[in-house]
Amino acid sequence: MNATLNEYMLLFCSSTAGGSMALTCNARASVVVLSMEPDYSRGQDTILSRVALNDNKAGMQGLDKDKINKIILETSKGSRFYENELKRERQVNQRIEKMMRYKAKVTEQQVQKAQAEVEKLTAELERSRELERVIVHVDMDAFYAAVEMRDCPELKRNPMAVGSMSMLSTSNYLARRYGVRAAMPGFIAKKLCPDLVIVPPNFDKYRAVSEQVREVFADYDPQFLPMSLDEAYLDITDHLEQRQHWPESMRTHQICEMKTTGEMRELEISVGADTDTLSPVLFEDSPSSSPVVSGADAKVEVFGTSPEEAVREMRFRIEQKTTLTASAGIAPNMMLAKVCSDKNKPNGQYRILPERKAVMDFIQELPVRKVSGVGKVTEKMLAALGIISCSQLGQQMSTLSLLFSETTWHHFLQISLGLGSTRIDRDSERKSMSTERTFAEMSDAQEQYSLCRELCHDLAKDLQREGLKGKTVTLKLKNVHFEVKTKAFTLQCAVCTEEEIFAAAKDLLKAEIDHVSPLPLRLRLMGVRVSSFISIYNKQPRQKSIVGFLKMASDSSSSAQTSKSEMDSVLGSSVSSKWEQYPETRSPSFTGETSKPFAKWRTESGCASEPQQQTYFQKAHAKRLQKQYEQEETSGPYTDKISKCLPTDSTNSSAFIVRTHKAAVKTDETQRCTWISPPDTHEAAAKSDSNLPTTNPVSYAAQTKTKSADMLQCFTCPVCFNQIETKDLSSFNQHIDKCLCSEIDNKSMSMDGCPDLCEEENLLDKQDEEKDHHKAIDLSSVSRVSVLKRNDEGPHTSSSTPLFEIGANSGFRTPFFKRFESKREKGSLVPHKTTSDSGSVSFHQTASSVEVISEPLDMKVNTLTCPVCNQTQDTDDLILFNHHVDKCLNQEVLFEFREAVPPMGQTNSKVRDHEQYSTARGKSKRRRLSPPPPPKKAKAISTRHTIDKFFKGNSNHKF
DNA sequence: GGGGGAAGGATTC
DNA sequence: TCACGGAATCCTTCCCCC
Repeated sequence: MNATLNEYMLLFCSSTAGGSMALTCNARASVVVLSMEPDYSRGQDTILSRVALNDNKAGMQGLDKDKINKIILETSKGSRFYENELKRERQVNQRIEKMMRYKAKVTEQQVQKAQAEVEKLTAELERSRELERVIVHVDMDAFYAAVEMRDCPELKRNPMAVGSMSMLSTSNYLARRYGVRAAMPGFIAKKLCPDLVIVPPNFDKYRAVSEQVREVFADYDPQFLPMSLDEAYLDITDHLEQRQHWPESMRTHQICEMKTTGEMRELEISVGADTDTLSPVLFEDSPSSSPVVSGADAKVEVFGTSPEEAVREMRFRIEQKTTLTASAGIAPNMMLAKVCSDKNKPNGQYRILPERKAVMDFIQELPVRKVSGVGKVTEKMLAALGIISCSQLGQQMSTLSLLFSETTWHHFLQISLGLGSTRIDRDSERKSMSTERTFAEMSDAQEQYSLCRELCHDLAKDLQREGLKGKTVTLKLKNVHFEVKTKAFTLQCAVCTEEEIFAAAKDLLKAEIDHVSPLPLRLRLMGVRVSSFISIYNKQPRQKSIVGFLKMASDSSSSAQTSKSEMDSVLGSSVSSKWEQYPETRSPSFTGETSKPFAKWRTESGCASEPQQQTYFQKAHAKRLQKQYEQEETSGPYTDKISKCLPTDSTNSSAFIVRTHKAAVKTDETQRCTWISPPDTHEAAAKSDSNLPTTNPVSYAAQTKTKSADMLQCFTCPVCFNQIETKDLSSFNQHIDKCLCSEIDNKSMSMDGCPDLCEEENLLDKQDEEKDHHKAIDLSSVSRVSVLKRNDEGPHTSSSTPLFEIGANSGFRTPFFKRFESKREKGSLVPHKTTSDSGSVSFHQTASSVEVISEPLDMKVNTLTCPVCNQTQDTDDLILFNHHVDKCLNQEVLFEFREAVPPMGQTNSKVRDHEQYSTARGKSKRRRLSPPPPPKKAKAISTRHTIDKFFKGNSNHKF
């Protein structure tokens, strides 16, 4: 055995081209590795697996890898990047060697014990195997490149890529034949393919197309999970169930005529319009993208009711709408669906039947590298053990359980059994936010500080836009040798302003500059990240719950002995009863799981009436109804007519119908009946349905407002529950202000100072485990509000009625309102932020939550008086002011939960004690007075079974 | 020993 | 001719503190 590790590497690299040869070579290689000493001196001769072509991508099979790798190597060799990759490759090799040495020492007894454990877990996993859900992963084919080719058909004839000379984002299939792929530098791609056309990216355009695609997704799963602009997971189980009962007409789609290039371009300009064109053939080798037309003159295509047919229909509609093709995978879980979507790319689909045998057959020969989360390092480590396919993974589980951490081998086991998440986690929350920049070498310290500040400025803007504050500031530096270093510092308080972030970042930078002094710090990249966000989502449900606030008001206000029925008259009886039905939705410990009951509730109650849930099919219904209405328009409220027309299963359609008649507005129950819709979904819909006012809730909301502006209206005060007649929202606001003040006085609540926000967070966390917190948050949300009484006419009319409106000239805005905004977009279809044309802030009662229409964050005010402690604050910074109000409000909650509301003018001693305790100990990690709260996001609910997830847990293995 | 911060790394698009 | 991104998440390892 004189082979060297480099020979092993060569074997490995050439073997990964695939096929049966791979198994043979790697089997040999693993033996070789066991018995040799690595010879790193020859590392330069090695074809680096890190640098070599990764052909794990559609359209890249059967390439001359040796030739391509040779060009890549020649182009890269000697560069600093290459040298760094070489270094990292050696590190991985060392890890492998260490692993192999450990493996060599494993005893038979250990293996037997491990085998028993594996078998036990396997049995458990088998018992919990779920095959009922129909999960779909949809991936647009070469998305960016396809969009560019569509817009410039000449590109279709050339190998092209989107990106720059530094880095390519994607390439078309012609370019892939030359080995040009995403994540490859443009200059290397040019070496591989001198004729390559590199098109700079246009993300605005891709986003617009992505929105069109997502509109289609939403018709099959309103809560689909977008992973990026071009891919998403959907659970179409419910859709399929409904689909079984659909008449053929609902599954029939028109095939539109091919448009000329000029017409196509015109269509592209009107984003959101149905671009009814046949797809241009973007990929010569792709299967036919057009559906089978039944009959020579037929212009329609009828789709069936099976999962395959539903997904084919979805892809067909995407193609009709965007002229781009998508590929899809259908399987019982997310892991398999993802793999399947790649199987018949481009423009194809693949389904694994929901049977154990079908799953296991599919898994047998599947290379581990195809599984999402298995990257080049994991692949290489497994290959060293002779593991290439998932079946081999299963065969060696006992060994793997000894070599890898528990979470890692557990996940390996799941992969080998074809198991994955069957529930799509739609509620993951952002953990960090960062910005970084690569540049030509920068060695001047002043320049570096200046750049650092610039990055902090950009990051602060982003954080403030999302209403986030984090405690940990991390500085990322990459030197000219591509060595990356991160330095982090955790602050006592969460920060979000440029100054605060820079204060921490510049210290970290200074430490690095000092560290290499007197030599200059030679950088090529700098980044700043903020993480450890304060638990804003813990508070979210409390703030969302206007119900909670109203209940609080009814419980505590002596001036408002409001009964449940009265409250129901404001909110709608169905709402309060459903809140009781799902108490967890009001739980203070808000985890990602918590919102699921919301969705469940909406579905069950037929109140899936947020406009974003209006599907394509429902729009079609609405169109028909609108036509009917236009023909029959006589007297009586529009809604009445429409609701009579609606089939019982069409509550979603009916939900968008709004009264238009003044007479209706004047009636006692429907003073205001305005719909608020996420704009990006429905503005587009509105464009295509411009003749149908009822399908554009946003614009229609404005119409309704204007129409009724000069009318005397009756509002219900959310504090005293009296009916207030007024033409003018500001006078109503004044009334509510008064009520709130007396409310606060009644509570004898007093603050002579607000404790540090950090401490407040800790204490709040504690409370989160205990009780309902709606009070304080909602109290903050109703100053200067105009209450828009809920239309309580049942599911056919309303579940998203605006309840409150904060005037633009408010003395303050709700401190928490930013928290209602959507979480990190992540391409999320369902934006929660809506903007009022009047520059005001409105709360909108959806089925189980309150949405906020917010003003811009930079709204200027002159003086700010805290509505809780009534003290004028010496700041015009809304963020700082919000902190203050938050603190005051939370103090109130603290007092109430301790049943120790101090008399006016006294400070709560417990809070003080706590502060002193913490202060005395400094940066104590155990300063909680109570057991720690549950995790902000329950890990267990996470359903993304990627390698990221399964690396959880403590590892005792050190290689 | 365990919790948690810090640093580095793997992985994804 | 030169030239290898940006953002996010989660894992592992090390270390300190209680």
